[in-house]
Amino acid sequence: MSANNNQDKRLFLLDAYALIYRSYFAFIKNPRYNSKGLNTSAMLGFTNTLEQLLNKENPTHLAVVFDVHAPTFRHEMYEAYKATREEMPEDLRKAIPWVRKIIEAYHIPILEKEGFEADDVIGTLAKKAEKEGYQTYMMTPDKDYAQLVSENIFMYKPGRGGNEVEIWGIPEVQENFEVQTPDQVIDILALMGDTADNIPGCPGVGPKTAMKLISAYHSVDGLYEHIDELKGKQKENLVEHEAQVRLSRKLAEIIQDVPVEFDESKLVMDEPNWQKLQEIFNELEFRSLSQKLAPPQPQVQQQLSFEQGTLFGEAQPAATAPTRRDDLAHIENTPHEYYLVENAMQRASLRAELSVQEEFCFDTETTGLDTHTAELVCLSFSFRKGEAYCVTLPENREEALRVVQEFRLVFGDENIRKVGQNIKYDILMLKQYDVEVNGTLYDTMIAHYLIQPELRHNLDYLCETYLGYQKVETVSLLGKKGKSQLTMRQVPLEQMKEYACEDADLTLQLKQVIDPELDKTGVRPVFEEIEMPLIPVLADMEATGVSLNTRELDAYAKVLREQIVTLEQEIKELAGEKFNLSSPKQLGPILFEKLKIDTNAKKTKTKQYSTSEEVLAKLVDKHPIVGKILEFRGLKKLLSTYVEALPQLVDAKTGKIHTSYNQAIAATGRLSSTNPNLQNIPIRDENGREIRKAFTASDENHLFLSADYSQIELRIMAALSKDPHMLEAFRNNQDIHAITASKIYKVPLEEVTSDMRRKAKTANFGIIYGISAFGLSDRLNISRSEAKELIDGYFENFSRVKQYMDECIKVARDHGYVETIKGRRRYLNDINSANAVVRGVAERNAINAPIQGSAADIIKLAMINIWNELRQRKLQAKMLLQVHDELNFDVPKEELDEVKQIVKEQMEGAVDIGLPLTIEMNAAPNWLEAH
DNA sequence: GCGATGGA
DNA sequence: TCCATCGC
Repeated sequence: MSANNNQDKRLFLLDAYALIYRSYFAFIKNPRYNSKGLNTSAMLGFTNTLEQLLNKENPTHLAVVFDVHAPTFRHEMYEAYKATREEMPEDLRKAIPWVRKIIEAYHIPILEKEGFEADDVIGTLAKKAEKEGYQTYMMTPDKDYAQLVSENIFMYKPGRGGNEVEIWGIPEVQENFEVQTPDQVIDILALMGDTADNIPGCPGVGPKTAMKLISAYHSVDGLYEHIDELKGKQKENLVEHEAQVRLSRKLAEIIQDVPVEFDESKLVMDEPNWQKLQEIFNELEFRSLSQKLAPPQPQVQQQLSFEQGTLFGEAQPAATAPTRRDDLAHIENTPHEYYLVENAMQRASLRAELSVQEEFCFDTETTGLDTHTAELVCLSFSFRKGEAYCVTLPENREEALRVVQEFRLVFGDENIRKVGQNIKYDILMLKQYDVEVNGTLYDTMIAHYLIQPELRHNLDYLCETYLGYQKVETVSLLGKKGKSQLTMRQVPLEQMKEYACEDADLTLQLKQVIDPELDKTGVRPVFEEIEMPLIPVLADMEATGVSLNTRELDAYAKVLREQIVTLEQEIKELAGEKFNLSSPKQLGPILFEKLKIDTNAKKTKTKQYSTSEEVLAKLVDKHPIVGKILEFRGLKKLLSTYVEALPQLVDAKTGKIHTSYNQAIAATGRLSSTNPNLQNIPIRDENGREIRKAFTASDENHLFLSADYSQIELRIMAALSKDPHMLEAFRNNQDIHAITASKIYKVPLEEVTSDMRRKAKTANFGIIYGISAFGLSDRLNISRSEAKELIDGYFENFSRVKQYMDECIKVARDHGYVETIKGRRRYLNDINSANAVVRGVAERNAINAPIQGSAADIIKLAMINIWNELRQRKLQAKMLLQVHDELNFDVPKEELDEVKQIVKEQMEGAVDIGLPLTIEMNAAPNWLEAH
């Protein structure tokens, strides 16, 4: 719907704060940031709304109205007014001056009046304009404005989530509020109240009742004149709260006599300051809006012929209507040439083209997400913008294999760079079809991970922010997640082609846009020297998999189950009742209310009793049940997460466990492991060790070789801070935790007790993991003052460490980011936050990120070098697992000496940080004995 | 401190 | 969705 436009006096009044709030929260799940870490959601949303208005409605007069932050007459009337409204988020507050700058650049007048709110100003102006013969459109999502609507005054509600704009005239107000005249909206609001504005209304009266009462009695006054006609609770409530209702009516009424002047000459639409706008958009990095400012180019519309439901059966049950943002380009309004490649001849000509490219982008569509069980459905390729090819594959595996094999040469060509989004997945899929991918790799997901580690890196998001383009949504093809979701096989061919080709085309386009950012952010060396060469290494590790002794685990499961049952009985006896002791919700009241183990028990955010390990560990002496619960929990976790789960993840084809490494999750640069997570296999307690034992070498002719860096993070901290005491300790290969204890507690090394060492060790780790004094006291079960003394003692003795930490924070404040030794960046947007807690987190990250991130850089380099060396020497040994500072291998016995030498050399020599990096290494039949 | 997983 | 627990 478009506003009536046979008028030359069409005034639009925008409620600035309401629109800004709405814009900000519209992006709350997927906030936009520019590279400086500024949250630009509000600016982007507001500008888009404004652009749509200008393009669609062509206003003759226009103004934006702001509230002034001073107590208004409503506060004087009712002090709680708007008190429940949460304080404005910091990001949003920072956005306001930007929005003002944008409005000024558009040459749109800003109106505000101290002591009055935007709705009062807008109401007054609308009425004045009406007298001058204007049609006024009040642009706001706030329904309170309905009371102002008249013949010539309309509400203009911006569209939400792809919906059309709604324009409310008198009929719409009558319909939505079930009133006869718009001013009765005030009476409705007076009765039902408004939580956002903290207008109290009458308790027990919601929208439905309010509408019913007003339609019967026409107004609040009318209602109270006939109050005796009502009865029961409703009447009681209304009588009791009459004063409150009448006050509410005053609060809800928008006043129309604000002392503002209606000067139409100042509100006339003007041409924007294009240059200024361009500057602002550049700074905010609004790429698609910037493009719109460029001189308009004729859009070539390409008509696509979809032949849905003809060749491929009926329509698609899962298909969902697309929800599009209308400020973005998409497949239907963007020229493109996407081709199906279905027969041998077409494939041959595609191969010929691919073979002469310097680089091409490819993507695979499959029947699932697990590379070990999924099948390829098609391959798509792109090497020119807007052009892509989709090679369809037969359902029969043998036939499909033959077709995929045809592309073996181009994929294997060392001289062709391969571009992809999460390319490790595609490499693993092709591996299942005996195709190796060689040549330089370029993964757009990882590129973006290095440019903006904290944000999301999925293709949809990247296309929207960098290309101003909205991809075809996966749900519109396959339907929602769940049972009824289709696989790519069931999607009609033409649709699949459009989707698959779009992926390849856009990934290639994305590469062109994102690539310069690698230089701007200085992460190109990490990208080219670490992350890209690591991809084939990880793919190889994932494909190799690790052997698991399932028989041993099954036997252990039985033992565990028996222990658990016994414990469960004992606990229930002690508690005196049956309950589900895996449920903290049920356990809490039993411990703290029935057994009264602790009279002032800690509670969680959601008002439940906290029954966490650390809480219970402190109460272990109070009641025998506590220890048993802890033991029960530990065993149960072990059983469900590992002993029972792992054997089920053994791959039927290979008989091994294949984890999957994610290279673009952890903001510090570490890898993460899923499906299963092999980076958290128990080690510390006795029970857990059985599980490590089940990870074995591939057979009796092989050994499980485990190598881990000793104290790599503390060594890095010593190197980065150049603290003389630390450096000395490491150069002399001394026990760093004991040395730390001896310094902090001012005792000779020989007199350090195990408790002192333990505390010093925790302090060391505290620094590495960036925990606060609060966290340290919690972890060591000591008071906060003792924790603070510990930390103070630490800094006194390792003053360069303290100095280094302060420097990290300063660097973060000055530049907005910190770096690892290899130039991997982490941005710390909150480093200047006014909120001390938020700022504290950022400060600890500023210290921790260079240390943890550098360790990640180092082990990744070692992995690449070892992998290359093993390959070059044509050794059979295989790298199996990475656990942050540890590498594990499956080594044929006869290769052991050679492999050990390679591993030691490459791990210790990965980089020179100015002090020795040492490793510990061991070979055994299984992981437990090797570690 | 982060990341992954299982259970209610 | 939250809570608890494993690893580094």
